[in-house]
Amino acid sequence: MEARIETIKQQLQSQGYKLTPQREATVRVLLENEEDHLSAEDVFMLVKDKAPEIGLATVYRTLELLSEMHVVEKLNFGDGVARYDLRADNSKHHHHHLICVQCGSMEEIKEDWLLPLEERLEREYGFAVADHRLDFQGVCRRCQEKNDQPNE
Amino acid sequence: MEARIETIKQQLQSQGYKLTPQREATVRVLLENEEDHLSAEDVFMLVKDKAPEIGLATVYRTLELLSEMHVVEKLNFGDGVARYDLRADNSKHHHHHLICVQCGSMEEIKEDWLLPLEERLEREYGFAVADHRLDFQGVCRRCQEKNDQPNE
DNA sequence: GTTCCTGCAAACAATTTGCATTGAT
DNA sequence: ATCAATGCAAATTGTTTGCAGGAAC
Repeated sequence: MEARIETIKQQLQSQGYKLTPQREATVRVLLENEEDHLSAEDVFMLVKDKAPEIGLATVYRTLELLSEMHVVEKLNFGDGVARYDLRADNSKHHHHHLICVQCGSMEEIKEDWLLPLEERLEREYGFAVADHRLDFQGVCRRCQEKNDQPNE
Repeated sequence: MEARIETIKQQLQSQGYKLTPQREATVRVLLENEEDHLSAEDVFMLVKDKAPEIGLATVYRTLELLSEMHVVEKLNFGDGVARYDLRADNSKHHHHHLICVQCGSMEEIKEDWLLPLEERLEREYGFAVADHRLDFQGVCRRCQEKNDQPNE
């Protein structure tokens, strides 16, 4: 973890930015919650534990900055809140989401199923893919089972 | 076009809703701009030409209603505005987007490349896919060519 | 005469911005 | 002393809601 912070610090410095205490606290929160998709507000509340005087605007500015540097990825699940994901070390963001329209749960698929498609895209459309995003809406297994029961 | 309006009218009526003049004007705007991804504000301005007294809230309510009835699809490209797309007749929304991070252009791919994946999803994850959404970020052909020129 | 639908204005939520202050080099 | 970064509050933007009036069965 310290190593990753160091990497990010250098990435920032190489662009003339500093890793201030507030920024570091924000990055730590993201590292500690790598599995989640935190909203700016979520991050803010978690950062506040470490650095109580931080302002929400700073969190937004930091997330924006990290997003521009491709340290985090800004996601959007259509619920009106932007969510932020730490990127796996300098690689593309290769996972997909299964969003259940019934219970709102979200499952992640870690494999990348799109490489063949991306190759085809470059070939047929001349489009150089940098990243992608694939979400499926539908009904998850649990809700399907619930639906099948002759309602209690 | 009249036929499609008639279909939508019946779809609404079957659920106890009416196709009011405002709603009809909204649907017409969507039909006339089927290729675009209009934001609520966009729709509002276009509808105003036909029905100047319509209120923005009504447009939102109509789009929300149509969205619930699966007449339109609410899309989200991560720019903070919801966009609305008329669904091709009662089918899934089978197209993907190529978003150029350099010039901001967006191209659409009409084919559906995901059917095999969706089958696999149902098999391996027990997830019943109702819809999906696939966007690629990258650099479009035009911008690539521009970049290759030894800058003028 | 209910009930649904509308327009308007106010409310709201997420995000951004202006600005005076602080902190590091 | 400069210049970036911060906290706070105010502003902005996209969207939703409350409510009184209108239209339709």
